[in-house]
Amino acid sequence: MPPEFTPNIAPDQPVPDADVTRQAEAGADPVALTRQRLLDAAGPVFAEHGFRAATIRDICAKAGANIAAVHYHFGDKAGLYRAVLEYAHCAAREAFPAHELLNAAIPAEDRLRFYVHGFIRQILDQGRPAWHGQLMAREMVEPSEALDHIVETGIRPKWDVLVAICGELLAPHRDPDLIEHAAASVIGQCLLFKQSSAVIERLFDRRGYSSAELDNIARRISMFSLHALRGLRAERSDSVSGGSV
Amino acid sequence: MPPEFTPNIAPDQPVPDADVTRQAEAGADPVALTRQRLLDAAGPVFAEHGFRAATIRDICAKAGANIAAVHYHFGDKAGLYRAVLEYAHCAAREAFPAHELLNAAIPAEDRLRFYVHGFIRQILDQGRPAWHGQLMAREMVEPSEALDHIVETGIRPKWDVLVAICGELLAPHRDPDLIEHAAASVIGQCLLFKQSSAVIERLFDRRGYSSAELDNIARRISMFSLHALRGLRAERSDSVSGGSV
DNA sequence: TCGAAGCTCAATCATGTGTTTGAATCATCT
DNA sequence: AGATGATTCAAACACATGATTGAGCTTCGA
Repeated sequence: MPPEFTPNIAPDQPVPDADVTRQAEAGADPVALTRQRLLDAAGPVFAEHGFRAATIRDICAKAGANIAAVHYHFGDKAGLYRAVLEYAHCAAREAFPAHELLNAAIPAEDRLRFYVHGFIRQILDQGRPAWHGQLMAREMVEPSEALDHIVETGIRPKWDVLVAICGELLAPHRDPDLIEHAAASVIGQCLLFKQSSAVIERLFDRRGYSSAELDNIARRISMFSLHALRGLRAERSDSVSGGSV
Repeated sequence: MPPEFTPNIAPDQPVPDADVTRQAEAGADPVALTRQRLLDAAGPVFAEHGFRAATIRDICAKAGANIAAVHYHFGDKAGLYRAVLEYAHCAAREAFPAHELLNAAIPAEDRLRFYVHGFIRQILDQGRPAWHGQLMAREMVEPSEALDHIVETGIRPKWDVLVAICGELLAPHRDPDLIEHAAASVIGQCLLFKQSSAVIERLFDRRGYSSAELDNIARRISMFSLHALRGLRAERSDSVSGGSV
């Protein structure tokens, strides 16, 4: 009898046990928890192909599990996806601790640089199990039913941090529309290299992003944005919203 | 016998006859060329769902055509898609004549504003048959086999125009990497509102983009970018590539 | 040892979708 | 009118994929 697969989120195990994860990564152990192997295999597949295009047959093959195991442990494909999102959310929170960027002891300019650098690496770094950010980028262009939950728990916290940083850099301006659009400009510059990577590679005539290129991209975006924020700040703050530029 | 459906591009009719198009838009006319009705119906469907998720049954239903008509006129689904891309390319060239923005008589700042404004409207305007830009945005996040052709004929010409404008605004800097990344920053800001619209709508708590909001978005992006370009230009052009910011 | 519960497996079903077919219909020319 | 080729149509086919089933295996406590 199925173990009453947790319909949405497992309250018992909000973050998977690290030991279990390591055990599953051993791979060869046939007794390794199938559920965990499925989660580890499903993450990259969903991140690469999106929810719809990913097939549970592919995931199960990579996990060395039977197709029926998905139904047994997660109910259905959507249940597996929800579990992966929750898993990714917990893992990403420690990988990119955006909240530390609210520390007022660090200059706001540096905090923006760190933010951009961390964001770029999170969505573009290919090496480590970095499918967390890629899953978020996927959801942005191909929303699933879980989007509302993802936005509130995974995206908005980091968005609020960026808005706060931009707000500091734009002071004494206080227009929320100005600040939020500035934050959107920063994010848009970053996401372009992820969501339109195939076109960018052709226009720039480069394939893939090396670590040095990621640093260069992050530096270019930081410079562009900081110059823009300085220029916007220098505008008369009492002028009509948006100024004349 | 099938009329030797043009395997890739029909050299006989590079741009569909306007009269035929208008006739097809009448809709009720059962004698309207099925081929044209299919093209007109397939454009929005491919633009909305992408090549893979779009179904020819849906397209044929909207076109009032039989499913076999796709095979008869275009060979297969991919052939229909190629024809739609070619059709969109011709139609978009007149909708957004980017080449006019190379006119040196207009200040480069204004040309950048026009570019951003036109680009935003092309990818976000919902009213008119504006699926041309949306198809391009789709191809960026979900490339098909036709991507190489699309980049060279539909995207790179407009990209080169933007790079030229940014190059003027950054003079006397001449570093291609600097200029191209600046152009990428401009495009990234625009595409965010298209490719991540579902997330943006939730973060900004607005649904859909009104005409006034499109103008506001374009204005914000232009201001942000022009300030950034001015700041980058003011940097010492003899300093190491990228400067210290 | 026995049995029950948890878990896995190969096989199968159900559905959506691209493709194909052969007949029926239409248009055009003689 | 008749013939011929072009076009349309309903139906069926082939395949991929998610879901399901019932038998078998493993584990563990009585």
